[in-house]
Amino acid sequence: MNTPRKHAIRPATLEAIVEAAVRVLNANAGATMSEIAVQAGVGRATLHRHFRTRDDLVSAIGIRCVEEMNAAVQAQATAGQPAVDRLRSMFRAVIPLGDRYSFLSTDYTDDPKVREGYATQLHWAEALVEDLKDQGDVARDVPSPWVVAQIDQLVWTAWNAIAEGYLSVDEATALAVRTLTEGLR
Amino acid sequence: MNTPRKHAIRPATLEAIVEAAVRVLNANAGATMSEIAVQAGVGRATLHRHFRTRDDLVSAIGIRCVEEMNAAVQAQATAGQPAVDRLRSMFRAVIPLGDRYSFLSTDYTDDPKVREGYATQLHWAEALVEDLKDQGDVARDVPSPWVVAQIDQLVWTAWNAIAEGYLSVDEATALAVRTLTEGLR
DNA sequence: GGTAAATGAGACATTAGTGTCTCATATTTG
DNA sequence: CAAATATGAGACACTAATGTCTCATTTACC
Repeated sequence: MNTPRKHAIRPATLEAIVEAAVRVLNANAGATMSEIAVQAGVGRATLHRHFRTRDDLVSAIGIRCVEEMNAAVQAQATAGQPAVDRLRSMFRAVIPLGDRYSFLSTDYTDDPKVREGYATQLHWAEALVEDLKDQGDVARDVPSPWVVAQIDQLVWTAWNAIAEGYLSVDEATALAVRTLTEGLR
Repeated sequence: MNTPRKHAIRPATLEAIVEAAVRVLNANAGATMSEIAVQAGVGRATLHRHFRTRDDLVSAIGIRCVEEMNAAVQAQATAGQPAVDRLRSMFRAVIPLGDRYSFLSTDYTDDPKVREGYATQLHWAEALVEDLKDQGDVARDVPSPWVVAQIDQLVWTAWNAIAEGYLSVDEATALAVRTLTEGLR
């Protein structure tokens, strides 16, 4: 069946909804369907037509953000490079996305795909940390979960610095790498 | 007038409500009055008797947490000490409170007292950073807001590490100081 | 230009949470 | 023990948000 089935969604509409949802939900985790509809410039009914419940919408956004981030990380993951360079590339790619995925930490979504995406990122980060330790960029006696957490936090701090306007993406990236390895002394 | 006025609150009841609210709101910023009442082991009506609206309750908790934290910081602020030692003392005092004030960042409260408390902390942190720079513990070319943000994040990361059980308070404190100054190399 | 489908607007029922009130019960205080 | 009063339980009205539905209008596609 070559099905143009009921309630197909127009690409432009979908785009508007998703982008508005990302924006609005990051600003306010408890945002209402009406707010999102208004921001997207579509009717509230249209939201419900394509995302039956609010949870469906939140999940969809969560999946989107996680995949987006994984894609950004993958795109930078050049195999041959030294670990520090990969760390830098990763920061560079992910930091600008800070405002898009910050809501993932608050507006928690139980969707298995989101969990899976998280797991992927975690594995990737753990592998990177292992390499950093191998290269002597991170001391062996520092617990890896600490390093991973620190990397996560640095992304957020860096994005914040950019949003507040006192650092450029490049400066923030450099400072993040420096903070992690050399510290601020 | 020696007024035992209407709706005085029993200390035990107040304590139960406040503690439950801190706990519940930190776990879920959108928690309902019923949930809080249940966790506190009091009737929902009692909540409303002492905190007319939900906002009143959230504000009260916010104020409480900020004051608690400022008190913890003040108690450790020995004037003569070197900056690094003050940083360490501060970490030691504040890290264990991590699970009590984390909700302040999400469940934003507009109360002037909370803002004031924030401002106090910020000033204190800025002064500390200035001293750290004077002592050469932090390089002059690092923007102070970055250092302050880093300190904030480290408190949270440290508390998390403790909550997940892979570090003790002392270990986390030491690691936080080390991460900030020397980095993880 | 004509047809089919997606959208917008709004009505509607339902639900969940808030905030008020009352009264019986438990607790404190003298 | 007795009086005062804080609490618990539940009823109540009110509000805001969700999710469903219908129908007129717009948009896309042939």
